[in-house]
Amino acid sequence: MAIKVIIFDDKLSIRESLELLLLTDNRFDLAGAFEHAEDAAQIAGILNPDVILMDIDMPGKNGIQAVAEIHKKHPHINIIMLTVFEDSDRVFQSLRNGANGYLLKSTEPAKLLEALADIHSGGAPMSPVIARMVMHHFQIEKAQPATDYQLTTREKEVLKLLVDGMSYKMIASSLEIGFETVRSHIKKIYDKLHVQTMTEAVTKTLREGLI
Amino acid sequence: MAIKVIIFDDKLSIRESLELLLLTDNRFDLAGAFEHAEDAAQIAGILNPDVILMDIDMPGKNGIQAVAEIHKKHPHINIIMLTVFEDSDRVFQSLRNGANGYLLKSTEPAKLLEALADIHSGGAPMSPVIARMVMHHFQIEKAQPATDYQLTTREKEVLKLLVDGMSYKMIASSLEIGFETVRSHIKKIYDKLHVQTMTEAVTKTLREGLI
DNA sequence: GCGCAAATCCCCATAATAGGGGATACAAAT
DNA sequence: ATTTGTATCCCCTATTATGGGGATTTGCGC
Repeated sequence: MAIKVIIFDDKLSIRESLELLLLTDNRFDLAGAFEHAEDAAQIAGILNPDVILMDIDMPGKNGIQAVAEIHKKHPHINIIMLTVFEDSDRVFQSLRNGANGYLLKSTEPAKLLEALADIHSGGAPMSPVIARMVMHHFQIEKAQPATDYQLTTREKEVLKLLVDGMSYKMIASSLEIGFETVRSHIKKIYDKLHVQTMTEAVTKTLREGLI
Repeated sequence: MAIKVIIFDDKLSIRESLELLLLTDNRFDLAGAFEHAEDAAQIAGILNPDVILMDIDMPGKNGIQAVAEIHKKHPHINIIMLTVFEDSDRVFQSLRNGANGYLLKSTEPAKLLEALADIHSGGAPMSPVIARMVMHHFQIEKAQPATDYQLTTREKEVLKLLVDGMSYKMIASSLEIGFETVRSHIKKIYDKLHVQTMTEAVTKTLREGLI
């Protein structure tokens, strides 16, 4: 069965070339092409396409907002963003809003068709440049080396329970050790983390990902 | 100039077919193919390739560890991971360790060659399935809609200072209000967040990004 | 065998937090 | 005009946390 596609792009030339491209390939069924995204969510509801090609930059309601609305109301519809820019903020914003793929307009026609097929079968086509941006972001987010405070295993256990909101008494019975032992551990933890209170310890632990 | 490639894969058949593939395309120059990654970082240093194709699953030192070492010592070398599995943990671990691309072994030869070219020109080739995984993770990380506990502005101010490790007394003098007022605010905050202690409040705040 | 770190427990004293009640003032909304 | 929400303050009591000491056992490395 053909994959049903609709297009949102303000430039007639782009719409026409995409239309032509899709009409010449019988794997796809072009259900409509629109010059603005004002009623995109409603249109998506009526036409119920498999995939939407959405220009990121349009006068009036831009593609990023449109994605958010469509995705919210029709989460099963796959959305591929099209852009001429490699502006990372907008890429991330779109992806966060629920876009499934991201292609540069310079993408060759053949690859674009491939992307449409990919997305329909559960993939997430991205131009390699875009993928690099996403991944780079991903690496930054996860790879902070985390200063080592030399906590012992037991101290880490105690700290974990503390972060989980337990009192000394609860920690003691949870670890099946005495109340005073918990106190000792926590004193050492505070010492090593250079803090004086529970909340400081908790904040430091969570912010620096110590556990 | 040809793109210099080296291969790490324990299976002879894979090595041979990759070798064959690269030898028949003059855009690439195969500088070596190895069956284990024990000395991968050292080999990478000597041969200084543009791109490394690394099997993720090898006896002895696995590809994930090898990536970390290579990336650390030779950050300019691009690394593409190859796998038969779509195991998200290992994908993320590899990417975090510095891999630049991720392809399934089922990738067609033509696309694999394309990926090698892409990565060399600054892209990040990923099989669409992998891209979807990465993106999905990305969405989860960023797009939690943050349950709204209806905290007032003042309550948020108090909570922020609490999270920063301040005592009631310090918060009071910092906001230039009375100690008992701080207490009142905090009582309401605990009520709204459904917690009973400072640490629970702090943890909830930080984990759910309330401030 | 000795030192050393880790884990366990103890006491004393002070400070801080939690939960239960209030009360007043002021502005915005109905 | 009355309710509603926010911000401000007060009291009493109980529980919890902090800081300063100190002690014992166990296992590991030299």
